[in-house]
Amino acid sequence: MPELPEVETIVRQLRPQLRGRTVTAARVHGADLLLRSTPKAFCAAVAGRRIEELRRRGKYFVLDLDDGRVLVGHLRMTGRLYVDGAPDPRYTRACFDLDDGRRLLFTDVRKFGRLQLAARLDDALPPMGPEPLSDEVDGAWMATALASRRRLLKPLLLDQSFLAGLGNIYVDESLHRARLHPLRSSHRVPRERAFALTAAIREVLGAAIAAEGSSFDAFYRTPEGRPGGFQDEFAVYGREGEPCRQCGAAIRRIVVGQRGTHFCPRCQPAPRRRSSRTRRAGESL
DNA sequence: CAAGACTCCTGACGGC
DNA sequence: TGCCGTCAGGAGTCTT
Repeated sequence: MPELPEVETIVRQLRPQLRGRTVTAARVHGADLLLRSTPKAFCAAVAGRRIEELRRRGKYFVLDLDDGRVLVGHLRMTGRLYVDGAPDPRYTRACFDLDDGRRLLFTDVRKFGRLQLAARLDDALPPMGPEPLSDEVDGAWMATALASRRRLLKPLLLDQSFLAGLGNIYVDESLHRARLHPLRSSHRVPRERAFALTAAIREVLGAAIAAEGSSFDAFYRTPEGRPGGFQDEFAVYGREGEPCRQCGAAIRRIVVGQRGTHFCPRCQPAPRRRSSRTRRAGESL
């Protein structure tokens, strides 16, 4: 699924092809693709606009247009963005003709992806936490952020308003690397473990970007048509029953917040549950 | 505020 | 072989 490393890969590969190009015409297929616009208005507004820059925010890609507006998109599960290549007409959701004769295609098997044209980026994006690879996110930030909430680590790290860009795969991989159980409560993570988690997230994302993302099914491909390589480095994701590469214990899969969640029961010890006796005693004080 | 359920969608996969 | 039920999953929305 396109998470931060996949979107980063897409943006890096498409940037030199799109920067400076002018959209001569656009076509949109399907009523649900666009947010807050109609296909007619959207295509008219985009036509003639020059693409100044292509960048990423969380899992969103952002095209800065020469009139100051931004074209913002989310690939969700199965969306793909690429120039030319072989378009599958069954799944093409948007097509942008470029002034060099090529076409920017947005395809999506499951139709969850979305596009939006906005005057300002902040108008288009929901509330989003900081970028995990930015200087803002360091051990001290993480320690404070975890302590100030009472959330299970897994759903908290998936929450884009907490931290931008992590999805199911990279949360599981990061928690394993940090040796933190997905059901640990955020406010009970010791400070030094928050530092370890920050480092783990940066290492996992860095390695995944270096590998051009993860492809474990038929969906994600880079704009150049290649599968990513990080799935070969998965420590836990999709490895239920297989031995942990660190300790040999069988990887387990549970469901947390309707999400498949993978972890090593030995490297990531279960949080100590407060017994009912302890809880009663604590509450009576 | 936290957490769970539900929704969207369709290809892949397991079972019989 | 083929049919059918189930699953996966990001994020918005609604409910508890």
